[in-house]
Amino acid sequence: MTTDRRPYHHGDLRRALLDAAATAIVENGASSISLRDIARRAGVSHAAPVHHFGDKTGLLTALATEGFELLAGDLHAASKQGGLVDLGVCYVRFAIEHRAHFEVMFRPDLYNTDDPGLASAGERAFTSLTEGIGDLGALSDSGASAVLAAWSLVHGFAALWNAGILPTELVTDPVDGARAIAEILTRTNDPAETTQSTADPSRP
Amino acid sequence: MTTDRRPYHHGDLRRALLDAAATAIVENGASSISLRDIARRAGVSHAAPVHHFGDKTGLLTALATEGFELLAGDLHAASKQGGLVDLGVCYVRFAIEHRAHFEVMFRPDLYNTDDPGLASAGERAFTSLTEGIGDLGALSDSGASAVLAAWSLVHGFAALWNAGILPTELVTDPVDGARAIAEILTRTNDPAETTQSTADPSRP
DNA sequence: TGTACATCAGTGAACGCGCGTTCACTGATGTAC
DNA sequence: TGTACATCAGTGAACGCGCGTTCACTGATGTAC
Repeated sequence: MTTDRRPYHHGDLRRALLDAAATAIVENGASSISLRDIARRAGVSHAAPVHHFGDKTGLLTALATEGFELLAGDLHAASKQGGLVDLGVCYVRFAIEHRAHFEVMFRPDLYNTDDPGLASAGERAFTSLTEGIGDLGALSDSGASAVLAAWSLVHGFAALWNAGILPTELVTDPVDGARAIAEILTRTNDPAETTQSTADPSRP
Repeated sequence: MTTDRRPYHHGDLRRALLDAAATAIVENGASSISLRDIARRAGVSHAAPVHHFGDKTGLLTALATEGFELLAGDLHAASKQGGLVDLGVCYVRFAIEHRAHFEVMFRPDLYNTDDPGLASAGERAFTSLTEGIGDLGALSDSGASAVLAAWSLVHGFAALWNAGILPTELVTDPVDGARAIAEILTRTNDPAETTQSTADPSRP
């Protein structure tokens, strides 16, 4: 009989709160979340989150940190396995699949920039991105501008897509769209890299 | 003596409220504004904004509409006077100079998408952008992808810059940065368009 | 194996605050005659 | 030029609400002996 009762201790409330926060952010936007709502979603008293994150900023800092870690890992893997186009597609895919993380990561006014864990995760993600572009570097231009162009391209696409701005005349499938624009950018600089991508030979 | 007293009627409170909102958004972000704070900034009672905008969504809808109108005008002018690079620089310049408008415009969850004035202003801006890219079209690719690439590029750059994400190793002056990446994109497809821009002959 | 105790995780009542919205109002402006 | 009246713009008091934060607490877990 006592078995089915919700235990006093949650088990992994920290994880559950982060997940609940991500869901809430996808539904209502990052800046309209409240700790009370997140606690409610996790089925826990409204004061419980304080125990794990201190305050709302703490929670968002944790979420952003997790996001940068995930992104760093994904980008690193993509740069090992594919070409520059695949790296760009990976960035966009991350933004779509981890929409809440992505939103928070790029709104530094929402979290604590001084947090050491966050800073190092952020640097790791940045390094994965720049090294990936550099190593695969089909871009003829000088380093900084090439990184800037590639990053801006995929970031802008992801932001516009997630905001729901892009009309269907321009894109239907975001991954196809991302691939198309990444190919335009790489084609500019190295025709050899262009037509086929390393990863997906099934494409027309 | 009576001359120096603040008049009961403001004169152009609607304008003043929009300006106050823009300032508040630049300071605190678009989603943490409150009508009461905006009224306070405009030096007016907290119930006054209701008279002009109905509610917070109404005010943000008005701000977004104004933003789309301004952007449409700027882009149209730029596409008449300069090349594709100048069009991109114009977009970025708009985002920086009208930071609050830009932020709101691309967060459709904040305003009323059904508003007819907003919709038509949005379409005008979109048309200015796509026609500009099409007319100047140095991009060899099929229409949709070219528009998508150009838009994503400048939008991503603007978003990253405004969020304060870009490290100084990558960019110092945003207009220079925008010009550099726009040139990378155009160089890909039409070498003739590339090196010199129509507008600024003083560049090295 | 058993007991005592420290530590940790989560509770629920209480607080004060700023917010959006409503309301009857008042001051100013413009227009008809 | 003067008066009456309708309309408009802004006021300020009042309401109820959800929020973040604090607090003394209690239930569960782990460890020392």
